Amino acid sequence: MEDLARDFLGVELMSTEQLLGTGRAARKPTAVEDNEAAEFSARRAEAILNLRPRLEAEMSNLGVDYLFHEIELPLAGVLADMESEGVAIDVPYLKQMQEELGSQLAAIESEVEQVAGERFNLNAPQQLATVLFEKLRLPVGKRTKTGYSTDADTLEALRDKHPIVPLILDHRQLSKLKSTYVDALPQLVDPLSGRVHTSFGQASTATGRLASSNPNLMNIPIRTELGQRIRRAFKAGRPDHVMVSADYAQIELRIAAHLSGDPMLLDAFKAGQDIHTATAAAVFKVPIEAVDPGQRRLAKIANFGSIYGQGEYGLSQQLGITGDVAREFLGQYWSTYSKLREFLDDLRRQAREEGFVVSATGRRRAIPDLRSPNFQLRGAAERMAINFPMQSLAADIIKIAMVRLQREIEADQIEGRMLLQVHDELLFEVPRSELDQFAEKVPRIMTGAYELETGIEVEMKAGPNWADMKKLAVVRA
DNA sequence: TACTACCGCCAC
DNA sequence: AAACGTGGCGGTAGTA
Repeated sequence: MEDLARDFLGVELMSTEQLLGTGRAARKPTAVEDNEAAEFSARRAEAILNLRPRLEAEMSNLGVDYLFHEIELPLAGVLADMESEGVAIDVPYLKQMQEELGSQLAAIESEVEQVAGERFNLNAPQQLATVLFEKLRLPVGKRTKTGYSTDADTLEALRDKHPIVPLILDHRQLSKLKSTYVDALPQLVDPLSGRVHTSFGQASTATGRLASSNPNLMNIPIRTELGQRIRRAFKAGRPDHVMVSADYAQIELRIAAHLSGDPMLLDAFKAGQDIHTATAAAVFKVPIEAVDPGQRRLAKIANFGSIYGQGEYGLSQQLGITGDVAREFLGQYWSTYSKLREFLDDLRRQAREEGFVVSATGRRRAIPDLRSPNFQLRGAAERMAINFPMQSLAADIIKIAMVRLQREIEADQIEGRMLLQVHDELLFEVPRSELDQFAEKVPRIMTGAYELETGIEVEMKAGPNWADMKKLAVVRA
């Protein structure tokens, strides 16, 4: 509102944050004086009234009417429902983890003190760098703007050089997960509902994805054992309910195949093959059955990297292979998916000419640096342009599904609720008695949200919490 | 105490 | 010199 009023009307509006304050000094909306609230609201109301015709015209000029009226506007209500519904977390369970992790951290800290010969703050990268690279004289790897880097990649390379290094890495993981999730989440439980209520940002990403904040429920750990334990705290909060999750399988890669029309990629999806195995088979020129796990891993990383604009160097770093091997592999990769390469090249070229990109639903992204003389800025801009069509269409497909799903849930007067969206996944809390209904409804609507030449695949899971879920079905359509 | 820059890292 | 896109956030350190 503040930005729009400034840009279109030349009016300065007070922000809600300015009105209420932030952090410790924040006050509740009810604490605002009547005259203050009246002026705040009246100024905003006036701005809205004057903005409307300006914005309607702007949207019409830009061709984003469909996006606005058919997707974003109805979605707003769905997101409001989800925020208000909240999700249950097991607070006593997290409190217990808090203690356990606390003593594990203390134990590591003592060990580090023994090995380093001094006590220092392991959470301070600067202090850590002094100990590692000056006191212990470990070989210096990457540097940051302000000194030695101590990031995970750097430390991983030093793992066997000194016994302190694995201790630091363990400490990092524990301390990250404890402070960000185990300590923080219980404090964010709403006393009224007994659940955590995220805020979905509907207009805070450049690609049309949602964002989640206070707390961010889109980055709950899953990868490691400890991460799984944290995720386990997100549970069905009502009697005789279960968590149901539905996620799109390789949606962005399917979109890449669809938009580029690449025959190799399309065929692999149409044949229902595991896409990464199929990629490995084609690139290494071996039969599907002969693909080994290492080859599949390489192909999987290349498949993701390609739609992010990753180059040789990035691929070699991520895989821990030499630049030569990465170059050789990418050569084979792009000759396999030559139509995809053409598509991405055209995209880059057209984006550079226009200075913006447009998605299949009309979503636009302006990328001014596409014409920058600065190699680095231009490179980053081109990668944004390359990623945009896939990421943004995927975002719109799941949004369409959410709007339709919520309509059907309301129409059928179903008890089960949509709780969260995590980019390609929807999470529901469902009465056991409605499980069959959801298992039919959700994948039907999700796969039907958009027509892709590859088809769309949705995997359904259910269980007592967000970590322990069993596969219900995989639906392709 | 509040704010910001920076480093680092969680997710998709 | 940098090298893979989209985010949010915790902790430290410096400053107001």
